[in-house]
Amino acid sequence: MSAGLDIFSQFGFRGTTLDQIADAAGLSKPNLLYYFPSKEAIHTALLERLLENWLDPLKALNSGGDPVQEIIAYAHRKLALSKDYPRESRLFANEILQGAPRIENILHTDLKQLVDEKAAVIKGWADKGKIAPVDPYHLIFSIWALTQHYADFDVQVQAVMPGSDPYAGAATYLDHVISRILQP
Amino acid sequence: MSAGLDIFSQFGFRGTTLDQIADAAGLSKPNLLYYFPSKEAIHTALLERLLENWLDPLKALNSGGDPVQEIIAYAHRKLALSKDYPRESRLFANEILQGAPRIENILHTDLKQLVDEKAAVIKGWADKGKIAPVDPYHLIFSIWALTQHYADFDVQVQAVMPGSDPYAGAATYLDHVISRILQP
DNA sequence: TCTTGGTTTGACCAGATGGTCAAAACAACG
DNA sequence: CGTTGTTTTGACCATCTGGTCAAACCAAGA
Repeated sequence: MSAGLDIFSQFGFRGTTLDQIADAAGLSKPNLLYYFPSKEAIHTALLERLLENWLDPLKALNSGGDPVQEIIAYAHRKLALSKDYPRESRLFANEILQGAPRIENILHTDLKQLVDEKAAVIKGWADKGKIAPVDPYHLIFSIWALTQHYADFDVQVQAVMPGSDPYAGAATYLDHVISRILQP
Repeated sequence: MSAGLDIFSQFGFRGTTLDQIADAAGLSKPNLLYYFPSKEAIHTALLERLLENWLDPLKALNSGGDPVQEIIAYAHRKLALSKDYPRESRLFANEILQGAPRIENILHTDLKQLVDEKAAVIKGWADKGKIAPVDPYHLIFSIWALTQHYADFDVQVQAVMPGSDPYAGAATYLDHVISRILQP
């Protein structure tokens, strides 16, 4: 699974070969296919495992908590996901870039439903004047973008800031950004 | 070129076949190879054309202008690029995801140099108190992330906000975000 | 009409790729 | 040691893929 994640997250489904995965896993190709019935099965298994936790950070956004703190905490959970599971983030990015053929239905059902729900919560906070009146959908997009960028575009970030761990600075910056955005 | 852009931006270099490009272009494979010497040549040509304009929005950031206006204008130029050239954005994203093997040197030279230069300009503005004291590198990253997200993750955005054109809302939101971030 | 230059294509090739299969290797247990 | 169930592999196959080539096609000028 880890070997598959390495390769799929880099080259996407079509750009990945079973030989690559088998090599990375230290197995022969037939041996790899002894554990997984097909290339597609490996990919599906990885995507399913990813999706199990992918939406958790947003699910945990609590409508009863302090609005600004809740949203900042959400962004931090998402940033931690990028830091600790960058390959999973890139696997997801690859899938989206390719038109999300294998998770399109989940995007339109589970994801949309969850985002609608949390967007309503955020809109409630805005209407009550607890946070600035921002579009909740674009707010959520911006948190996705700001956090996943460090995993998905890691090569570029490393090229611009060589040697340093960007996540420390990213966390500080993220605090600044979100508290500023939301200040009523 | 357009057909190649369509396919490469979706599937990446390794995931793209000459037959796909030829089909999309309405040519036979040998005919395609009459105009381009190889698959690699098509990809290289596309990347080179992309890179010609990719850094222009940042280059145009003027150290003599009004700081907040300059940065907002930069973000808008970048958002316009996402809106008008989403396939190019995805081609770039694919290349970065795959480890940027073909443009690594450009990232480490041209891109890094340009970002360093503009980061210094932004830091100058911050030091003079014209904008809030933010990390200029993460500021630039955040503009990249916020704008490219709408092109690269278009499928996801469409799934969450079906039918609507996200770019209008994105522009408004971007104004809000950046002016808030930078307010001294 | 004939020629000439550019364009298009069917047939083909070598190597890669996803996947199969039977046989071999191995570990565990009586 | 012999048996049994699991794991591993070499050999193989059909299809795909990047790329070649000679032949055919076609437009335009002499």
